[in-house]
Amino acid sequence: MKDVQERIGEIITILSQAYPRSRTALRFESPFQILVATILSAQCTDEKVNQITPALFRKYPTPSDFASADPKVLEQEIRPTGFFRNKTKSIIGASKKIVEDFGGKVPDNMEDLISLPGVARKTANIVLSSSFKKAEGIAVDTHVRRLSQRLGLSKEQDPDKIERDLMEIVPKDDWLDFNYMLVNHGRAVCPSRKPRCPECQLKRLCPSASEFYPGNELNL
DNA sequence: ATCCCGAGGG
DNA sequence: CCCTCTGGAT
Repeated sequence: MKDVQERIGEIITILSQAYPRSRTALRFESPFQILVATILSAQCTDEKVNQITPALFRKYPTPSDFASADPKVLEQEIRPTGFFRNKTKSIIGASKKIVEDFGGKVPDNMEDLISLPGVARKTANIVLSSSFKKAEGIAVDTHVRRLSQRLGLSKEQDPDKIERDLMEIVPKDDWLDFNYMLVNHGRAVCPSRKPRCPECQLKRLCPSASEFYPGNELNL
């Protein structure tokens, strides 16, 4: 198997053709909406988030509306997404800080974004890339973590360490799309449980393909 | 390391 | 029943 630097270019070329420049599956119409939707998406499918956000954003159009929301009511409104107590605290807390410290506007930089309660680098990276078209890092979620490990791009477990490894390997021009490409490939052919290596366009470049489907080690 | 938490798949 | 879904705070 070639080393990481030799494989990463081919991996990005293949994936960028397989999943031509779409973005997150989350529905949103503003930086604030993608922030809330991303908080809701923790340990939950995007589809489930999309089912509740239209009504939510109609009822709470601005950060001030969420800041003054009744926590008990909001908890019930976001209940289907799971972790509803934590997510309610995060949404109301982040909204208050946006109103009080950032003039009602979602910050457009990493440092200010991760100062919001319930917002760490993953969520901040999603907001920056999908709303501001900026990439200060690479969003590492469950899909990026799983595929990075399977593809041998990182041996780390901690998302922040994986992100550091990826930032060394992935050309900066591709940072913005890298999360999207791996998420979609994860959903399409490389899910957590039963990766479908035989139909995977990356099997020739993937150290784990032979692990799941013995025989692929001949395809180097 | 553990907790938060619902919903769907196998 | 166990695992997983675009995590983050303690």
